Amino acid sequence: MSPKPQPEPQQNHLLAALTPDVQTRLFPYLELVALPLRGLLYESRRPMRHVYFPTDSIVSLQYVMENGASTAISVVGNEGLLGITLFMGGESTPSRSMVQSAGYAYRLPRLRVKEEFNRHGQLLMLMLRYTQALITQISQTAVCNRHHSINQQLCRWLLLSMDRLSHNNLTMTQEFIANMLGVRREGVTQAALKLQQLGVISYKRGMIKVLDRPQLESLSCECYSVVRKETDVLLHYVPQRNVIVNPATIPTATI
Amino acid sequence: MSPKPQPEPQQNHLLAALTPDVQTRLFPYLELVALPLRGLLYESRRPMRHVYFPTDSIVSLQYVMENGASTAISVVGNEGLLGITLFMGGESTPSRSMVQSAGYAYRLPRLRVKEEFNRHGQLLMLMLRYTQALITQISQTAVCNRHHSINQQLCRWLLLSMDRLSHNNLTMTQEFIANMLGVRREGVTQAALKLQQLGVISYKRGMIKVLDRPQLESLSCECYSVVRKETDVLLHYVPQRNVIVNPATIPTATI
DNA sequence: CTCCATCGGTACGCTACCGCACCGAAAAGA
DNA sequence: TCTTTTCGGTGCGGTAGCGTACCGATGGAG
Repeated sequence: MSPKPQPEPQQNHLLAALTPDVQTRLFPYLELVALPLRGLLYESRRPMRHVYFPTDSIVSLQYVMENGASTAISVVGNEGLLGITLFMGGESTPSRSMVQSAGYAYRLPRLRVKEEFNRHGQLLMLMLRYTQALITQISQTAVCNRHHSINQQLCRWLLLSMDRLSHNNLTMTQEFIANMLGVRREGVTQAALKLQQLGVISYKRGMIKVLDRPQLESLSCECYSVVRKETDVLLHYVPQRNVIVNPATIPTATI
Repeated sequence: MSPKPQPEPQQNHLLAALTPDVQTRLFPYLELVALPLRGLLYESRRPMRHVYFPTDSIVSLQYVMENGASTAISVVGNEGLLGITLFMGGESTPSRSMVQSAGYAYRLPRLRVKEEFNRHGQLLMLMLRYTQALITQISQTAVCNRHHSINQQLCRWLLLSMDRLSHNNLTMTQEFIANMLGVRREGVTQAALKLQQLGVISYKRGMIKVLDRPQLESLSCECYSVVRKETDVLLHYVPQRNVIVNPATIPTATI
């Protein structure tokens, strides 16, 4: 086997957008960590210790209700960061962060973030713009939950996830998607079957392959494109392609 | 009639939390404006010119879909401000802001906000903490839209609105509430009828009187208390009581 | 005082989604 | 290899909320 590339901090678009001087100051403090599928970066109402910058992983913000049911309120990949609360002034949030697609992330200790924040420089502005994009995504999730069918929401979800990956293969069971959307597993089964019959995706025991992305977009509700456009404007973010994933002897992130 | 008091900037909790030196610097630039019922402070994707600090008015952030249906994603009263985008780095948002309860607000021109923002002082920190609280509210709206009945959501909505008023009388038609919740008017009628039969509220042509707030809280879903607690922690916000509303010869806010 | 728009209450069929239960195929473990 | 677990597909009754249509009461405008 040929050696696989290490994840670079620059795979994260926020880190990449920093000017060299800020990078040289900041990067020495970055720690590369592996994010295992379904791992928790933050638990509800627990103090956060780091800010995470995903390179090739996807993490979902989700709220777990008293009765155990859950709903994802947003998705974060290499376009963003986790732990905005730390620079917004809080210590924790009512929601938790679960790894939705395994991969890597660089993390920065809380103190280091606050220090950099107090310089009121580039990183601060970037983080705030990203926060604004995140607000848009959460808002649109609220709208979508109210008005759109499971079918449409599944499309939106697949698209949001795909934008944060370098390939067309999503690894998630229907049960998992159901938990994210906050619907029944059977509901996802039905929706996924329709998409398969239309030749848009193929589903095989936790492996989804997207075959026809344009059609997937046309089947989705407006919510996807609203979020996408707003993110573009705020962050000049264009989803990546062809980034290689790699295994390595890298510590695994825990809460 | 005895003369009625002018709205004071301090009725807005964010403005009130500023130290005297910041207040003396900032308050001269505040402009008092009247917010008429159903007035629009911002329209979707239009540039914003001011940041608004409500004193006794309530404004809703809502998203209007392509087909015209709408959903409110949050409520803002004297605990907060409108126009967070302006200091987060954007110029506009996909959502609009509609006055849900007439009253007054102080507003600050965009430039003045950015100037104060660049001082990186108290106002910045306050605004960021408030933004964090707002994110919580939007997130919880997403959860609520997914999992809870119209009944529960109506309770949540009434409570959120009440917290931002000084009295028990809400002026909103069922049609209006339906637009805010993103449901049918008839759905609100049914839910409101139940609440009336339980003696929790009385409804009379657009006038709601809350008769039994404790019961209203127990009929609401957890979403209300989650938002409330989080707001308390972040802003030490305790809803006001007994603030007097006043009429005056004050300019009306337009977009 | 009369008229008319607004507001809220009612009825009915429909559909999307839920809860539950069951089942076979595929993968993982022993 | 055999067993166990995981995953996704199916069926069925129940129901919350939708779209539509209608209608009486209220209160403001003239």
